[in-house]
Amino acid sequence: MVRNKAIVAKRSGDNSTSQPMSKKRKVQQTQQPSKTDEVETLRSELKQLENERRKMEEYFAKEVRRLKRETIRYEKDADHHEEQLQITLRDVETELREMKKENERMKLEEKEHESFMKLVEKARETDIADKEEVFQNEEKISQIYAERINDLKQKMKSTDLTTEADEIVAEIVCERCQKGFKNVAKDEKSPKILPCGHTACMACIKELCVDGHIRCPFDRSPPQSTKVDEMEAKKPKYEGEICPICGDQVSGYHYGVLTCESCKGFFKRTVQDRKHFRCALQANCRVDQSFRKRCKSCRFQKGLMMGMKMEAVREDKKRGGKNKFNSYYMMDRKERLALRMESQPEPHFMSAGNQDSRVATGQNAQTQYHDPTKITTEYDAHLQSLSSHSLLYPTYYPLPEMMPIITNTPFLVPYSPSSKYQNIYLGFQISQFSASTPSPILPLCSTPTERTVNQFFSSSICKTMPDDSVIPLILSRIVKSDAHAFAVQVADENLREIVNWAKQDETFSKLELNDQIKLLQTSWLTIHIIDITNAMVLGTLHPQYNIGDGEEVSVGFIALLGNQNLVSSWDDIVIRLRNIGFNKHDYCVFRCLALLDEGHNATVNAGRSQVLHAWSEVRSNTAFLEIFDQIRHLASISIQYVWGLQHTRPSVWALLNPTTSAALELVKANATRSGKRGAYEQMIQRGAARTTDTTTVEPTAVRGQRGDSGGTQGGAEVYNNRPTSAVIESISD
DNA sequence: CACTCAGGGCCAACT
DNA sequence: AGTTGGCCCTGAGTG
Repeated sequence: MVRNKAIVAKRSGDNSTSQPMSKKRKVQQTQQPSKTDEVETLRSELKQLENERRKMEEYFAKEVRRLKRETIRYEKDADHHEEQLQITLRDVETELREMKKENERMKLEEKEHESFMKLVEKARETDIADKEEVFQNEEKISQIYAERINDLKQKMKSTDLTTEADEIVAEIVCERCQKGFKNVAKDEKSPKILPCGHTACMACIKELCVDGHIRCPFDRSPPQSTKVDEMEAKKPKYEGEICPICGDQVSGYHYGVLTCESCKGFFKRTVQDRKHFRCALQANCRVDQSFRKRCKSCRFQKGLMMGMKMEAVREDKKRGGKNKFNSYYMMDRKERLALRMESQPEPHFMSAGNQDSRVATGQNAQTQYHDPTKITTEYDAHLQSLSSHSLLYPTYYPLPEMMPIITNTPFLVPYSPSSKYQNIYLGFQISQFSASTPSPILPLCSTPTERTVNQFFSSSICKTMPDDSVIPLILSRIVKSDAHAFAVQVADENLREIVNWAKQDETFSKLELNDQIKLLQTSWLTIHIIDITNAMVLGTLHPQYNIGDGEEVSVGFIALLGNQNLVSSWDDIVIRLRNIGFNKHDYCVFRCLALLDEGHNATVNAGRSQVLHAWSEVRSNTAFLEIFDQIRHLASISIQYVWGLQHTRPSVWALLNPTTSAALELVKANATRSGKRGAYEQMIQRGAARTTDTTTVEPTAVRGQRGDSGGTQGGAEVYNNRPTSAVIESISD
């Protein structure tokens, strides 16, 4: 519109310049210039539009170029990402392949392990026959060494120690050249212990030396770092002694034990700083020179177990001063010298296996003093078992039951209420041991006192322990017609042995018949289970026994009088005992503790304390006492189980010959004793339609007064009235 | 009173 | 930064 007006205005301006022309022409003239203008206008408009188009073209060209560039870049990125993805994919594929391989390898290993275990089982079974012979040989060797050690001890007591030691040295021969150390210059033939534990004379060591290093000729261990020159130059006091905790070189007595500097420092810091470690695994970590830093808890526990005493770390942190165990150190040195002199000359008695393990672990240093082949006395056997199983279970704590005894034992530190260790203990041990053990306890010295140990373990009750072959014999000779009947017959047979054995015990024999019967009622099945457990630990029993018709029963079933529900628990107990080194002394203690059941009377308790006293000096592992309690518990439940059979499975009960079985007589007496009824029995009695006589069986003395005939009438009623004393009477007669 | 030796401290090396 | 372990110092006990 504006443009049109302008055109019109222009046209009207043009008209003013052409006034003299005619009207028509004037009209034509006024129309012609407006068209030209219009064309001009259109042209200029066209130009403008063309400009705009050019601009737009340039813009679009620019955009196209930009987009092309971006496309290229995106394509590049996409390529890169794809490459990355492919790499990742390849990695994942490789990992997957490796995992598959690992899986296959593990499967293979599992198969190998299974077949190995089968082989072991087979070997164990076939080995049983040879064991007796081996045991006899070992017994003979033990006797020879017992005599030799006793002779030497006698000599040591009666003569000058150094002269005697020289004489003993004179008997020793070099393991390599087999020449004695007698009548030769000391420098030339003086005996040396190599770091691996073997002994050779200095002359041989010089010959073995290559580039200043020694290669052991016996186990061919790699050249030792110890240089010959150094060996000659340095003559450390504890040369050849190995730290019982980590196997490193001993530097002296530290906190009660000959240990290395490292273990000394570790123990000191741990106690001083009141540190509380917890094992991340199962408290059975390997502790040796290379692994000692791995688990502080196990290292500390092993130190305690080896006899390091927390109370030897000074509260006042003052330097110097001799510690309070000096008398013990002196005695220990004496014993070490004697045992070392004794153990050095005849290394060929040691099996290659033993040597290897000793060298390989480097931690069972105690075998240096308590060589398995040189067990001479029961005391030595204790030390031996202590050192061997301790490698598996370093968690040793004093038994709460033993505390009153421990505190009165020589070399054990009495508990003092003001002791600085009270707190440490509360943190360290009681928390790990039992929340229900309130009394703070002091660590005990694990070194046994020979006198106490010998006193108990050479007593009549230990001397009359059943032979290892008793249980296998009983199991093999009984006719096996029914599983439950078989178990009860085994119990009957073993009960005779148990009673005969119990009567040998000084404490037991002092008791009145009434008390003897009570004790037997309580303890016989525990003892029976202990016997079978011991046989199983020894490996003298077949795991399964055939009961006609191809039916098989496990040993656990037999031990628990047919109580199948508890067999797996019993199996666990066998495995645990085997792992922690259950030996014949523990077996003896288990039997005695079972027989002298707590809470009967003062005499029994005193006898029990005596047993615990001796045991506490060699065993402070609570695992043993825990297992003992578990066995007692199994016995208690099994008694209730058998007694319940008459209601739950009368047909089975009838097969057990309840009228003639002495074992069942005791089962009844135990199961029906007032105040000792188990929940199972109560349940049975509530539910049973049939009522039974649950009168407590009376001893002979009482029966005699009342004039009962007892045990002659036959049938269930007769059974119920049969006096338990008959068990003792009949067996003792 | 000199000597011994076990417990403590120090600090470089190690983890 | 915390721990370890080898070396040295200290001082009670001993002959």
